[in-house]
Amino acid sequence: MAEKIQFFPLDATYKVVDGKAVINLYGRTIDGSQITVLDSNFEPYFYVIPKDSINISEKLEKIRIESENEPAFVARTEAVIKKFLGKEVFAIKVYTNLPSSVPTIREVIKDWDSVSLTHEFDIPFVRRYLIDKSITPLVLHEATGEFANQISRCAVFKAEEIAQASTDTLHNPKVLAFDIETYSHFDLAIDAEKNPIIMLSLYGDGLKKVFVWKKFNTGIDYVEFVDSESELIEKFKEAINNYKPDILTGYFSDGFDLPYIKTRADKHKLSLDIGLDYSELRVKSARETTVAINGITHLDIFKFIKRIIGGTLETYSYDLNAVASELLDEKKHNVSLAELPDAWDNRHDELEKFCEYNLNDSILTYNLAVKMLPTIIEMVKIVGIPIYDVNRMGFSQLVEWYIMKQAPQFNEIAPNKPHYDELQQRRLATYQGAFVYEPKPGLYKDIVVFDFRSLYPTILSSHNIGPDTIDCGCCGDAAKSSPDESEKHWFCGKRKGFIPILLEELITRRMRIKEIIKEEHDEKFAFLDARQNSLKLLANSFYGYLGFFGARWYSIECARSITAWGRFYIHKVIGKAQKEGFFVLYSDTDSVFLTLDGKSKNDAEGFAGSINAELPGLMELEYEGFYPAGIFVSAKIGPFGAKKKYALMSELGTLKIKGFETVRRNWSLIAKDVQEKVLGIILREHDTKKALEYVKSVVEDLRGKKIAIGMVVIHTQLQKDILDYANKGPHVAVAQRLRNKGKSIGPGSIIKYVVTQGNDIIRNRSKLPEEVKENEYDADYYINNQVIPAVERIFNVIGYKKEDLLETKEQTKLEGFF
DNA sequence: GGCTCCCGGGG
DNA sequence: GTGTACGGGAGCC
Repeated sequence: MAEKIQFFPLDATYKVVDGKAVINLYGRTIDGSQITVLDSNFEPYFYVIPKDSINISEKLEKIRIESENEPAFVARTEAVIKKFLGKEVFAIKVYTNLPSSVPTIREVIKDWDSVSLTHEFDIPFVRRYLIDKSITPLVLHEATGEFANQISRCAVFKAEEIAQASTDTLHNPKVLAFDIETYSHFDLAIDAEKNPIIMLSLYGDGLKKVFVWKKFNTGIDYVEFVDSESELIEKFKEAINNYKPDILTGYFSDGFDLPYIKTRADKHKLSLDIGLDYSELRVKSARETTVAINGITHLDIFKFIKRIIGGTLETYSYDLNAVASELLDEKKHNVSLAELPDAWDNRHDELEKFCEYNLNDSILTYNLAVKMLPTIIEMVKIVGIPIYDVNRMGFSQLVEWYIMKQAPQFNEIAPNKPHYDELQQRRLATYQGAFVYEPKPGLYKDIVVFDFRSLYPTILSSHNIGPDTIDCGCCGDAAKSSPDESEKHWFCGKRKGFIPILLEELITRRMRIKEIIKEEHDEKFAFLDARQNSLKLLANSFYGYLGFFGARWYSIECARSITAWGRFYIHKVIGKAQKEGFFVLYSDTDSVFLTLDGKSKNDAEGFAGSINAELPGLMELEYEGFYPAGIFVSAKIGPFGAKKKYALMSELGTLKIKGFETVRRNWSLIAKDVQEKVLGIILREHDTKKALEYVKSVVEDLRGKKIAIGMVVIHTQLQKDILDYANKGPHVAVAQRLRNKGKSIGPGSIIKYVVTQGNDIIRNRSKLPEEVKENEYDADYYINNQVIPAVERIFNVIGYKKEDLLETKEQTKLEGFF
């Protein structure tokens, strides 16, 4: 008797059982328990396009490749008519015995004389399954079949059929956040081989816990003492098993916490078999380490925030404190982790505050995950890929998989990824980007900002730009050609391309949602807003995708045409603004900054209306805002302002700062400090004299050796062994001397050094901070290579040159020099 | 000017 | 695992 269950799939893997691939869908049932749904009704396949449309099915069906493991063979073939970039093609769908046979067999036949092309041979089996079966993760599905007896941490259901049951979505998955503290000396590399985990915190709905394996007096009830590191790891496993999270989340847990726990578990010969199928946590080390658990979605919330919403944040840095401050208005506890090893060894009464700190990090991580979840969930639903993968994808991949998911509806075969030679060629291809009207550096009043709503997406859609519509056979080059003489391309005027169709769907879906949001401000707001934001992020990435060298649907001609149209429209706005008597201050890509010059805000809004009356399709110029004052920062050299470097002050007095570079740890404190203070003085107080005097005073203090040594120390990490360096930079030379002194210096050590006076190259003048007396540092180096570069661009804006910053206070600036 | 190296996040 | 990984700045040669 067949049974039915309803469940929300979260993630999937596949396993080979008796020579056949079985999909394991992990999820949560409608009544809230974890479940694994098995589906063995899906076969691996890929496409072969034979030369001259000759049917080579018989020959293909005979392929059988023996190996030590299972043989690879063709199970069957099917002749199909598909489309490739809009054109019909005859193809053979080749089904294989196993997923792993697909690349094996493709490798054999790709060079056959009778084979023209092979396609879709590199699509992970699980993704192929989700696409072909139209299964969208997190959406309610109904499975028909029966429960199976199988070793597992949850019920296992063997499905004969799976279909979407409704549009219900798992909006509140069970989230568990965790964080570890390790024993580690701050001057040495983090070393999982050597140093134990000393505490581990967990935070979730109804769970609040810190495990620690040294005892101290405390009244905190969430602290639980254990006897050893291995017991701590056991407790971690047990807690996960009891809590049964859908999502296990950490901050940089792909790169730190989970690999660390894995290394320590290996040391203690403990298995981390926390998968729902008792499988071990899997650490995959490529360029970027990732960690996966079968049945539990590992969410590294840092990665998502940095990759997907980073661009919309103000913060320079993505450390937990900065990100939590901006997104949650919460902070990390202010404790000095450098003191943790000593507290651990000698001062147990101080461990309590570190436990609180440890728990707080889990709380922040949990709150960030919950805050991001609506966006993540919407992205998952739009793209059709599980949370785990969406978490680790960049924009181009999100776009690509969104197109991949939709391609079957258009009967399109996906183009292959470019291979090495092609990739090299594509990397070399350049094209003209956006138009930038460079601002004259300086301070301005009464600034009005307009921008095109989603400029590139609306151009792509309004002009029907895509790899299947470009230079079509049916239209001449007159109707829809690019406005730029250098780009002689046209786009079909009769048939809508499938990429414009897909993009238009995203744009119109977003517009509908924005309309709904305007009307009803209820509890649905958060997820509707997340949804429109996800749609926007994805839509905005299509243009970049077409020009991205790794893309399957790469078309640099399309990308070029889009920017050409972009330049055309922005020029139109600038020209018209000038004609109507506005002063055009600055323009970049899709925005125009005007100053009122006696005109009113109303005049400005009327201006936008007249532009909009002439725009095609979905295109629209929007009024972005009014700013009583603003400052534009200059480029390093030359009379014009730097692109994308400015600060505006709103009517409320808040600052909007764009384009100032991140200051990194291999800068001295004095450089970071001066940059921050100068920005503060100029942007908040608009007092350029004061800023100049401030820098001069710092320069003078450096010359007079009044700046403490601590402020001029530069930190650089050794990446490999000293002997392996071909080029010995300053930090390598210092590391060598440290080693000669008998210190244990290796990859990961942070080398601190101070550049001292002299005429030699820098590395020969770099010394340990403790070797240097207060007056020995090279003031000129710190002035010219640290402090000045940090603020030079800011001062160029307001008419000061590097030399002005270097002038001593006694010298006076030449009046009327310009 | 080209090549090499380091940054990020985590402790 | 039917995939794959970045981009910018500084110092040396």
